[in-house]
Amino acid sequence: MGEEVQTEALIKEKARALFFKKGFLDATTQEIADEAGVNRALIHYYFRSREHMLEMLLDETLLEKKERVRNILTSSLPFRMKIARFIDTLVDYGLTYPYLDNFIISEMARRPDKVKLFCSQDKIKSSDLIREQLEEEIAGGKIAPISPENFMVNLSALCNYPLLAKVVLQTIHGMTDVAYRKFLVERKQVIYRTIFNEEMPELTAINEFQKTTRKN
Amino acid sequence: MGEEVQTEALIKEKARALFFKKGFLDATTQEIADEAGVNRALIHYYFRSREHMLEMLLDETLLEKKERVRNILTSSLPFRMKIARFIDTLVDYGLTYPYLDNFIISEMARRPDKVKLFCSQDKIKSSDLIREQLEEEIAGGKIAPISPENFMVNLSALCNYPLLAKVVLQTIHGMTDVAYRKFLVERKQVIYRTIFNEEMPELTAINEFQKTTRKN
DNA sequence: TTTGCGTTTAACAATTTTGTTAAACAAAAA
DNA sequence: TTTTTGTTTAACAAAATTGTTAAACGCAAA
Repeated sequence: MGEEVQTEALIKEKARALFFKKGFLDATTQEIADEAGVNRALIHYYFRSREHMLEMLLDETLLEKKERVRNILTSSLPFRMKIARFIDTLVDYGLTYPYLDNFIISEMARRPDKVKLFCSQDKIKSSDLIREQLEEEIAGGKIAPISPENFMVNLSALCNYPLLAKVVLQTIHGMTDVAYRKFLVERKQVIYRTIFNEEMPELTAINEFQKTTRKN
Repeated sequence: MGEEVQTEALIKEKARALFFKKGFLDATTQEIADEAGVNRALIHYYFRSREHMLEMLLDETLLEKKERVRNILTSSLPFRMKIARFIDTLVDYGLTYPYLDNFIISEMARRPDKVKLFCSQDKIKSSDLIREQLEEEIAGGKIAPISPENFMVNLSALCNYPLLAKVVLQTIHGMTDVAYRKFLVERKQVIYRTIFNEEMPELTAINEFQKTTRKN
């Protein structure tokens, strides 16, 4: 017996890195095989076809990301802490896979039929998950009136756009990869301030809060 | 003699539509030819190669967009009117070419070498064009402190993201193309409110202002 | 040892896509 | 009319890419 699980996992990992980390949106099966140091036919042995493999990768990765977001938005945290967490998670996720959204978007444009399949999986829109809390904030005069849809689009835009436009922004401002990472991390607070016009609470404080309320 | 100019322009126009409007990011030369109703070899006759054609299209379109943005940011308008114009223009441009940024981003990821060429064309960063006015606003306490870079990234993100994520957002919220256009147009005001926490001035008012000041 | 099973490979076939070329064509100039 | 110039086409060649298959390989059980 060879090393089935390891090789299959290795190929997946390398393909993910190629697509989502390095941004080779249209890497060929040969390039994936090279990256994993295996024969090209193995791609077909494990994943049947290139198409099939892509679907698998997208499915898995999207599901994981959605899970994370969902967990945050359905948590019992107060609104502003929830959003702070959301920003933190989304930006960090982007730092791990700088080209993920890029890839998804290109792929979706390529296969509009598949989009419905992917999107229909989540029954509840994330905008619905914050509707009530957002309405409270607005009613309390703590934030200017805005629809949940626009609020979520704003939030996603501010978090995701700098990653989508990574190459362009990085070149314009002459930033190295390290400098760009720093820029993104510091932007977390900028985003929070843009949305709420106040300083973002420390994440450690949020964690503490969560521990305390869980005890009670 | 045939009809050189018309055919060449036709091919360009159809290619632009295919890439930037319909979102066929990797349309083949055959598909472009079909769209324009001409023989595939004509693409090579006029544009030498597919690569060369893409470079040409990107070059032209990017230049035009940059020109528009530059004109707004270097105008003599007061800061907030300037930004209102910026938002209006960027969103409208996006409505004309919903997949333009998408295409640029994919293409840039594909050819990181070309990026420098495109970006180096504009000697002045747009963030530098608003630096002084932004500092005034901040000094006057009219807006929370923020770097020009982050301000511009925020602005671009809020304007461009909904177009980049068009397919996804449209599917999630079950919107037709018409409904999505409406959503985007209405978002202009949402974006302005998100940035400045006040209502956006009417564009007609801005035009009036510009006329008046020009007279003096 | 040899048999069996899952894994891996090399070689092949089919398809798609790009780029080239020579010839047909249309209209203006000689 | 004939020539010339520029435009358009069809047919061909070359390259890249995907998917298939049969054989080799390695390890564990018989």
